[in-house]
Amino acid sequence: MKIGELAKLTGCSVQSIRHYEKEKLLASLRRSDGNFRLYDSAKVDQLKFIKHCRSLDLSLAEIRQLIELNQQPGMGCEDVNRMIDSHIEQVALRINELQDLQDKLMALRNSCASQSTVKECGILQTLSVTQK
Amino acid sequence: MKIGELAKLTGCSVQSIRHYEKEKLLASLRRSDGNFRLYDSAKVDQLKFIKHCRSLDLSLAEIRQLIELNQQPGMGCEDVNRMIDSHIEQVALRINELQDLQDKLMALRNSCASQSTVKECGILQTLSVTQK
DNA sequence: CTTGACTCTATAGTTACCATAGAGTTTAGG
DNA sequence: CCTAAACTCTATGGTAACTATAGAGTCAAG
Ligand SMILES: [Zn+2]
Ligand SMILES: [Zn+2]
Ligand SMILES: [Zn+2]
Ligand SMILES: [Zn+2]
Repeated sequence: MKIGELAKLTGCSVQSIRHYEKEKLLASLRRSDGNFRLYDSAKVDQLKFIKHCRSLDLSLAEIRQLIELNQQPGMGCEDVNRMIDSHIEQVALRINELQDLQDKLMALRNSCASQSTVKECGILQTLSVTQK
Repeated sequence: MKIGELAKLTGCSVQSIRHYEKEKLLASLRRSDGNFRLYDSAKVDQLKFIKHCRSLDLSLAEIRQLIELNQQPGMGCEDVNRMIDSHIEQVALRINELQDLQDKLMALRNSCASQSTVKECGILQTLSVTQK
């Protein structure tokens, strides 16, 4: 199958697939006479794997690592676990950061009485005050 | 004062300051004979304003908009309020996304019994299964 | 045999910077 | 006075994971 069909079957864009190839995540089997990429059904599964990983926000570098690990079935999977644990930690950190940000934004928002002028806007005044 | 001193007083990097200038957020008053940027103390406050906004994750485009608004003291401040409201909404959305992601990552992590091999790793198996 | 749909490569853009190169400027010490 | 260190200048490339073009070539149907 050609790249367009692979894209349709997986819900990826054609450009993404070419991008994954450039990043060594998904090679096409071979090229047609006219230099079109050709794929088989195994590639559909591989691309779905990549897509699944991306939906969990794993980076392309990490996905590449998982693919490489997958090719060494006998090895222990501690690296996999470590990667996921590390991600969980990063996400938790980010959630906390955003929660702090949210609190600050709410406080800022409350400093403006609606229907004010720019000159008297509590938000702009607050933003002008040096933080602790 | 020269750019290095401004950087120290505000905690910004020299490159950031030059970047803000390129983005029309903070102009230097004038240049020295040797073409060095020169600033006065008002610029310290302006840069602190920018930094404060950045700490709230406002984009440079939005900060530019706030600076422009600030120069029209008589206008109503609805645009300011709208911008902050919109930000609060975006952040809330992002927190929800990350929370979903966190749940998925935790479930994924639980699918691996530690001390497993790559071949039997529940995480890799789960990732290989097509999502609903 | 032409037309439209598809594909190819290469390049620029996104965001807010950081890092570097190579050159010029300023300042303090010897 | 001169030199070396510290500072500054512009321009460029890199970051992440793509998206969106441009311009050219390929393929299938009518
Ligand atoms: Zn990661
Ligand atoms: Zn207001
Ligand atoms: Zn915004
Ligand atoms: Zn495992």
